[in-house]
Amino acid sequence: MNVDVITSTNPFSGSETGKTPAHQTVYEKLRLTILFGDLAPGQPVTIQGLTTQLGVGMTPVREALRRLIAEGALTHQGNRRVSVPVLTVACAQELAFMRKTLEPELARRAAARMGPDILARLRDCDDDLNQAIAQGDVGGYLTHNYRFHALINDTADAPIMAATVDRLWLRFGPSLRVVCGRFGTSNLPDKHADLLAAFAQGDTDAAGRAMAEDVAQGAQQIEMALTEDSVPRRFD
Amino acid sequence: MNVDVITSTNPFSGSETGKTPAHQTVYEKLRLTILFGDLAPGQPVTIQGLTTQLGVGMTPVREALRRLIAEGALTHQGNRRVSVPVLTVACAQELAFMRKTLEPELARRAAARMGPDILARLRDCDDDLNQAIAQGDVGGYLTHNYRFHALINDTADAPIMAATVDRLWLRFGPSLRVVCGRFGTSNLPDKHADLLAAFAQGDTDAAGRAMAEDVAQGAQQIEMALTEDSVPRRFD
DNA sequence: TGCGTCAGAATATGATCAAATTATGCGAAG
DNA sequence: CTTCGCATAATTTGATCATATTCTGACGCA
Repeated sequence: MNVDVITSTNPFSGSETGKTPAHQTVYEKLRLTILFGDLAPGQPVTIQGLTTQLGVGMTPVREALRRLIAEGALTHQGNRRVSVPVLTVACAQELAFMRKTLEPELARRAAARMGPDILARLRDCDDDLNQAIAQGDVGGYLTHNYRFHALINDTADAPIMAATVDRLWLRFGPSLRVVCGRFGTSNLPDKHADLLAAFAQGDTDAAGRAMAEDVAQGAQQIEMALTEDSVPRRFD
Repeated sequence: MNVDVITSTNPFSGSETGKTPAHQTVYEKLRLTILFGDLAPGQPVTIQGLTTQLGVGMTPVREALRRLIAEGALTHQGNRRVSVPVLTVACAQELAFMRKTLEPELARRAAARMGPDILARLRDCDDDLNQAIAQGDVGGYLTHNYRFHALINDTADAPIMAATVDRLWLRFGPSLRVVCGRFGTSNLPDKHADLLAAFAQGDTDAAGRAMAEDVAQGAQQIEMALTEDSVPRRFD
């Protein structure tokens, strides 16, 4: 049994592949699949499975996997076996600490560089997010919440920090899906309104504070869900 | 003209390679080469050059490069070309901010977990470091300074943060060598004595403060050297 | 229950194709 | 006549694939 999630028949089968390399498209596809929790924690990922599912050779798949492993999105499970990492409580606390220190700074920088166009796109993201919450759409919640934060981090104009935080989200992703799937989207508070207000006023300190609170809330949710049962997921 | 730095004839040529995969050894070799500045910033790195120099096929080299690119140790220079990244002032400030927030926390955690054996090894590292400084040995300075900090970060028992900080060092590496090569090792102050004292007393807060000062000093050195002339290195 | 064999999957190599950079040669202008 | 510029060719390099080899895990048999 293998990864049957990536069922999208690639639009460039046989004919021209555009100009983006195959390993790049494989990487991006797998990255999104992991980020939005379509791959469960602990699930094994095989090279040959991906070659047949994506219709590409082994080399691009191999490179994409190596890249995702380097980013922490996948792990070398023992000897020669690759799988989606299972988030332990200790890891979640590490990720939470790093998010709490890095994302407020990114929010501050984003507030200093905020423009009306970015602000409008942020409002769109938040509207989509609230709609997804109202409808109980877990996938939509994850997608739009990520879009919201990623847009802020990109606006901060700090590529290294943004990439680092992105990797943190990549580690949270699989478990976030599990948490949301268990508790639903109804009680998922956020500080996005405060953030948008701070951005609208160009108040960097308020933006930093709001982001700190938002991250702390999210981290608390995850930790609560993780400490509830020490083993996050069982495959028997 | 290519990377002629990695001249070490591999000890396992032809016969058994032990059991570590080839891409792993290639990765480790290249990583150390970059970390200790044996590859100048801006220097191009080619796949085929590495295959001939290291005597391995393209696939292992390719995977190692992909991994190092994901870690920020190498960059995709424009179209399909890989090179050692040139550290800009903005990037250096980002790295400095991240180090200032993450490494003190790692030092605090390390202080909480410090034992006499680790402490002894830290003293050894610092002794070697001071000896290298006294002798003006730039390579030794870089090596032992890294060993000192890496041991602290490993002791903190926070793998994700430690790996993140390690990637930060990987980005500093090439430029550190340039800076030291220009100004020598004579005026390179550090707070290692304060750190060791704090570790010896198990004083977590003092350890965090000492590490913060050490990182701030190092970052200031780099920034000064980088702002002095905007172009770090010239190849003519 | 322990050991041997087998299947499957990952690692690594070489070949092949495509793209880009460099080198070269021809023409035109000063 | 010399020199500069551009276009084209050749070489170098990167990307992908198909294939051989090795290692791990499992199943079956004693």
